Amino acid sequence: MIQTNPTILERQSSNLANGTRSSMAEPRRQRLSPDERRQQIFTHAQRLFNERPYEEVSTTEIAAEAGVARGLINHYFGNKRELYLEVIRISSTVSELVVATLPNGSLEERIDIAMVWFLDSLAQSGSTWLTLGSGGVSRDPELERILVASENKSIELLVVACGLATQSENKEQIRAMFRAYAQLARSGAREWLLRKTLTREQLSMLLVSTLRAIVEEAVPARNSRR
Amino acid sequence: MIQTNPTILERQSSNLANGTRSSMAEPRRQRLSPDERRQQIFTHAQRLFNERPYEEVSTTEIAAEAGVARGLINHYFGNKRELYLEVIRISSTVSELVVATLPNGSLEERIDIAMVWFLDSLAQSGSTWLTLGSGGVSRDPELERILVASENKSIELLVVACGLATQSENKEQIRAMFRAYAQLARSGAREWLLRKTLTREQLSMLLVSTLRAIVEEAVPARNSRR
DNA sequence: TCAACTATTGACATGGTGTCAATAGTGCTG
DNA sequence: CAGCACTATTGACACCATGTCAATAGTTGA
Repeated sequence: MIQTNPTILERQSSNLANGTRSSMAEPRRQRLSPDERRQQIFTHAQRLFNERPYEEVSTTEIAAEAGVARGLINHYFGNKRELYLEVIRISSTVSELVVATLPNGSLEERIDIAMVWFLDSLAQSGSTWLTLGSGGVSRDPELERILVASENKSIELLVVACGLATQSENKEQIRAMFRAYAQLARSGAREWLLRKTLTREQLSMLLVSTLRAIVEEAVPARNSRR
Repeated sequence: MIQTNPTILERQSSNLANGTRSSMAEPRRQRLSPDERRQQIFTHAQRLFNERPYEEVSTTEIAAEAGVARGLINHYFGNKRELYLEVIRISSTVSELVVATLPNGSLEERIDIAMVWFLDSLAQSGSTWLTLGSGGVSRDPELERILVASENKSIELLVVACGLATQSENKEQIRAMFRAYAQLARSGAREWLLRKTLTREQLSMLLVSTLRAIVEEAVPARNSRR
C-alpha cells in the first residue's frame, strides 16, 4: 500500500463538520441516511480508483478517506469488487447520455456529425473512459460485460450513422469491424487528450478517413467470404 | 482462489520422475541446477498466467503446480510481479523474431506484403499477444514499458513499410496515428482469431483499406495543425 | 569419508479482505 | 420528556496471499 499522505488516516467528518472540534465534543459516530453514506463512500472510491489501478487501492484507504469504518464498505457494497464495478458502471455510461438524433444527409455529412458528437462527449467526460482497458482482456467477466454493453451502444449508434443499420446480412461482420474501429477511436482519443500528440483536427481527420474507408471498401467486401 | 482440481497440491516431480515411487523412496527434496528449477517454475507460471488473469493466480498455486515450496519463487524471481513481468516479456517478444526485409514497390504492394507478414506471425503466436491489454491503461508502469517497447518495434516496421520513415517532420503525429492503427489491428485480430467473427480475408481488407486511408488522407493533413 | 556449499524448505510476520455480534445515534410513542 | 425500538456504525476476529529468513538437506570436491 502506498502511503503518500500521512494525514489521510485521520477522521474527516465530511462537509458538515462543525469547526469547533476542540470545544464542542463532536459525536464519535456520525449517523447519516444510508443514501448519504453510500454516496459519500462512493465518491471517495471513485476518486481513488481514477487515480490508481484497482489493486493499489485498498478498502482500508477508501474507508479512511471517507472517514468511516472499513466494515461499512462491505455493508453497503458487498465487497471491494462490487464497489469498483459500480464506479466503472457510472464512468462508462457518462457518454451514453448524449443520444444524438442523426439528420438525414450524405454519408460524408453524417459521419462528420457523428464524429463531432463523439469528440465533444469525449472532451467532456475526460480521461475516465480512456483509461479503461476494454479490449477483450480476460479480466473480470462482469467488468467485461459492463464495458462491452457500453461499447455496443456506441457502436450501434455509429452503425446507424453510417446507414448500415438496415443491412440484414453480414450483421456480425459489420459489428466486428466497428468494434475494431472503436479501438482505433479510443486509442486515437488517448493520443489527443492524454498524450497530446494529435490535435483535435488531426484526430478527426484520422477517424473520418478510416471510417469512410471501412464503409466504402471493407464492408462491401462481404462477397469475399467463402 | 479457484481450486478446480483437488490433486494439484500433490507433489509432482517434473519430468524426470522415477516410476518406482512406492518401492524406492524418492528423495524428499529434489535438488536441481538453478537454471532448471527456474525454468520449471517459469513454465508453470507461464501456463497459469495465460489461463487466468494476474490476480486469480496465486503463488501458492504456481508453487504447487511446479511441485516446489512457495518460498522458492521469491528466491528465483523476487516477487510475484517480477515473475509475471518475465512471462509477459517473453510473450510480447515472440512476434519480433520475424523481421521482414521489405521489398521496393508501390505503397499498395508493400502494405499488402506487410499485412500478410503481420497476419502470419499472429496466426502462429496465438492468443497470447491478443489478450494483453496494452492500451495505455494506468496499470503497472513496468508492464506498460515492456508492452510499449514491443509495440513500438512493430509500429516502426509499419512506418517503414509505408514509406514514411524519411518523413522528418510530423514524426510524432505519424507515430501517434500508427499507434491508434495498431489498436485497430489488435482488435481486428481478436475478432479473427478469438471471436471468429471475421475471416482472414475480411480482416486483411479492413486493415489494408484503413491503412491506405491513413497514409493517403490522414497523414497528409499535417498542414491542418495550428 | 567428510566438509563446505547452496538449493530448498517451512515457519513466521505483515497486510488486505470479509464477517458479525456489539454498540450507539435517532426518531417515535406514551 | 423519558424510554424504547430501530438500525447505522463500529471494531475485533478469522482467513488468505505475499514476502522474509534461518534452518535443513542434497551435492560436490578434496
